[in-house]
Amino acid sequence: MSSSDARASSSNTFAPGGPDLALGPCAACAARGLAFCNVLEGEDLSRLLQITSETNAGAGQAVFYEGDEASHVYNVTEGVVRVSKMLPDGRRQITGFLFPGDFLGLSHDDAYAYTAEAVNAVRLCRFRRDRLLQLFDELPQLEKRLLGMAADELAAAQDQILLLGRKTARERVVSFLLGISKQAQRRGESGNPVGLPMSRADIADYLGLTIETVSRMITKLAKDGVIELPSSNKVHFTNRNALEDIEMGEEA
Amino acid sequence: MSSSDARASSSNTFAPGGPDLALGPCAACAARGLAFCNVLEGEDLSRLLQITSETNAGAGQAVFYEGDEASHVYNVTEGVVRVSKMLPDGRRQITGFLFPGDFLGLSHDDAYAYTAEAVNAVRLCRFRRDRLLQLFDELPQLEKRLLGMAADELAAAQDQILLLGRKTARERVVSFLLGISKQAQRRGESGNPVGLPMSRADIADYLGLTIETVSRMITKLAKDGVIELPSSNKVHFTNRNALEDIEMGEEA
DNA sequence: CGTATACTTGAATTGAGTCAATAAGTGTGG
DNA sequence: CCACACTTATTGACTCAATTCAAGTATACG
Repeated sequence: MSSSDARASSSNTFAPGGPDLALGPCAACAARGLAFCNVLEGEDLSRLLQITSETNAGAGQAVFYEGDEASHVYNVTEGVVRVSKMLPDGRRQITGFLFPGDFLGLSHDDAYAYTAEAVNAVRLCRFRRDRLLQLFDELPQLEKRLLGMAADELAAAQDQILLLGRKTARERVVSFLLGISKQAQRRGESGNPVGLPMSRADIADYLGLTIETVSRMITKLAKDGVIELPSSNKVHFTNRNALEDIEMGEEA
Repeated sequence: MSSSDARASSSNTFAPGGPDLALGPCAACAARGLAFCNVLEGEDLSRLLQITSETNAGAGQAVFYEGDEASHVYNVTEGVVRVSKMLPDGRRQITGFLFPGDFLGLSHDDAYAYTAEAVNAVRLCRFRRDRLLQLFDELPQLEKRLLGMAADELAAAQDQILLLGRKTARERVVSFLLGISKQAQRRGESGNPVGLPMSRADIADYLGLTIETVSRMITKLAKDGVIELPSSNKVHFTNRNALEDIEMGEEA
């Protein structure tokens, strides 16, 4: 493999000066409003911070690999993470892109069932899994929140299953572009135009297609006048209604 | 639609005679060992039973439809349920088959995001969603168990995403057959031979294929000598190792 | 026992993949 | 600032796995 397979490196535990100062790192966190920790405040939050450390990963670096001991749970605070699984012969499927506020690694298993890699520069909060599970007993609202987020993820996974099982290449690409836009809106951006931080290869492996097909479909959508491409990694929606029709197979 | 779209009908609340008698219906439940309620005993279980009722659904009947108000959570105790989503033009994707011990309906949303229908005669325990969520505060082990099961479901969904995104028709069918067998083993059956309670159409819509392709692949596997077909809805595995190789694209 | 339903099989079609070449960025060092 | 190498994206021609269309054959059912 290339240099891109190095692990996420730097990591240091927060050392809160005391209960009141503890919110420190979170006060400045852009993902705070979206993340599971947003149900906690004051003393409770500082409780969580005691088992929290921070990690960074550069573009292409792995946060962890499929099969690694599932010792930590992570929370994305900056950047985009891709989660993928591989078949022995190298075929890759990206099961999701994670944005600020999303968590990963809450496996029920001893080992991670998937690989997590940074798409661009990524910052994450890291929690020891066993300690976090213990903390649920003291902070039940945390567990409730995580169950809610797991339910949301399950719903998203089922949408992706519908996409992969039954949608055409064109519909898949449109669903993806609209999804990226909605995610940007959740983060407080306009969502139009929207940047595509990931490569065509990543998009292809997420949509169960090839790079060439993704490229062709994007080009075709631009020719059809429903999007514009200021650059290859930026999309401007010129007819969102038409796109929403295409997404569900209700093209004119 | 045909007569098969009638809703699940009969439903009656358990009326436990008292704390000790309350285990009554659960004592006889074949799914008890696998279901989320298995973390409860005695007084705690009787607490859950107070908000529990029972429902039946005949083959083809719906338990609920996508878009219905998500008022209840269910637990399959007997039979097989298929969970599906549809595109406006009628394309259908089955996102999962649920067996005794599996739960459904734990949506975070107001409405169910999918339709649930009985594949064969089905029996379910039914819980009012709001009451169940309340109960989590008193019975935290219940919530913990459900979070664990949600994590398992999420892992299964990701396996299905890999299957739909990257596996060939042959690999999909083999994965499906092995999965059905493993599920039968979890229920205490031998898993070989194993019955296929669902139709070819259901299998096709689960695997993102057509009926014809599923049929051809099953026939081919039999011709290749890795399975036998005592009947069209029963499979005997004659070379499980070969099947496990095929599943992961490592065919000889 | 006939009719509907489910499943299988065959032939032709097609949407997406593969292979191959070109073009457009991106970054590096002179 | 440009020239070069390298990576990423696009475009074209051809192929193929799975679908579609079309019979045919079991199987279940009233």
